[in-house]
Amino acid sequence: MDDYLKAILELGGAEEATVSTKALAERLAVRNASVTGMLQKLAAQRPLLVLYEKHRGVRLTAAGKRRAWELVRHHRLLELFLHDVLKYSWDEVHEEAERLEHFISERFEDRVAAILGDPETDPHGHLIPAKHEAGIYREEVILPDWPLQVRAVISSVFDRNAASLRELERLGLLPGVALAVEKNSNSSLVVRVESRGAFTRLDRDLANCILVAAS
Amino acid sequence: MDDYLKAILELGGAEEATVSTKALAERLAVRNASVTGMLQKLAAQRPLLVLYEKHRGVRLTAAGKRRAWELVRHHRLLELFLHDVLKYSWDEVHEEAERLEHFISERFEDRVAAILGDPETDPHGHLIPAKHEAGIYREEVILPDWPLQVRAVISSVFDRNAASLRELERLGLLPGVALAVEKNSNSSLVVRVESRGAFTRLDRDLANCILVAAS
DNA sequence: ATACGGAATTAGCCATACCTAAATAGTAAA
DNA sequence: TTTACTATTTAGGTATGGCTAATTCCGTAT
Repeated sequence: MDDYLKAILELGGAEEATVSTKALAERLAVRNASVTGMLQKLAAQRPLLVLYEKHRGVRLTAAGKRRAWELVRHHRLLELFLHDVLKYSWDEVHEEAERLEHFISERFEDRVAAILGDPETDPHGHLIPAKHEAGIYREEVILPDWPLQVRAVISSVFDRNAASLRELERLGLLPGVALAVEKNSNSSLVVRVESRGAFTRLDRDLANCILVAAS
Repeated sequence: MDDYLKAILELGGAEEATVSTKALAERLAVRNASVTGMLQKLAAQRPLLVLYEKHRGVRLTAAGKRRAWELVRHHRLLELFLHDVLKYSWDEVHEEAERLEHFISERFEDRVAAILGDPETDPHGHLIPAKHEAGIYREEVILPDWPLQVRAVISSVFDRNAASLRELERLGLLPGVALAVEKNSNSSLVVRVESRGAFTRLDRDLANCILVAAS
């Protein structure tokens, strides 16, 4: 159930849009029918966690949002902890955090946050929500949607694909790095990384993993 | 299933004695019937993890022992990690470790061990088995069975009762502490703690939590 | 040798969360 | 407006690991 709440939160995005059965099924790697079943179970929970209307999708209630953001906080704290303390590489943290986020206690959460000094972002640049609070959304867009020749700073990267993360690291495309898009074609982008001055070609899939914001 | 393997290991002790359904049910806080069901499932696993004969109890095979010791290693590493790194008090570590031991990856295990410098004992004095190896059993006896007036060193303490642990800590009865039993009655023991020189009265339940060895 | 009592097992259920296959609802195009 | 496609839901089944109640086994004490 936790997984569903988190997925609804993440798929709904900043607008908290209604999320479809199909989108949830894809994200959670289960069948549509399983999602329907689970949504019905979730909708029967008291206190109410989701608003679900048949054939119309699902949204989180305030209580559902609280729970989901708590999981996101767990996840991002764990990622940073695994990276900074246990010396995981940044492509290794997601999978372990995804598993452990469900099982750590409040005490664990608090101690990790304390050790890390109440950090603001995880290794992929995502904001770590404050305890008991909803996360905030940054203004960021995927790199292919950024205008040409305009300075941008990488705000975060997609964390669910280890191979892409390794590639990004190899290319020095980490959160905080400034760049500009020189060319944006169907199949690839050419970017200039400010600190290096060098031009780099990124295929579309990789470019889609990069979120940028104005500097 | 993991819980059952670990319980069989721990209840079997150094002699690797056959473990009864009832003993398992008590340790795992489930009903006898549930244990019988689970033992049948375990006995049907390939590779074979347990030797189970109806009405005669259960023992671990070599493969079952490997798995169980791995869990014990996870548990004890986690306890030390929670204590030393996350600053848990020693009465708080057991519960969290008991939950997390099932979910950490091999990588997590290895990194924790590395950070802690391949430690030998957990906060309660229990030996941490080496990776991929069976644990070894120390010669230790519970304090009430130790002869009067003979110097003993606390080798380990029972870790499953937080209140007792807090009491032991308050009394300075930690692993490594030397003491002698002055008086051993039905209801309590009087011990002299070497470093303090002071006498302390322990009720029987508390004394049973303390395992000692010759210095 | 037998009867008793506790330990263990069987039989039959429950809940969770997944699955496939079949039926239905909603939407967009003809 | 009807058709056709796709999303969604329903129906019915699986595995895991619990449960209670009823039965059976085993060892001890008579």
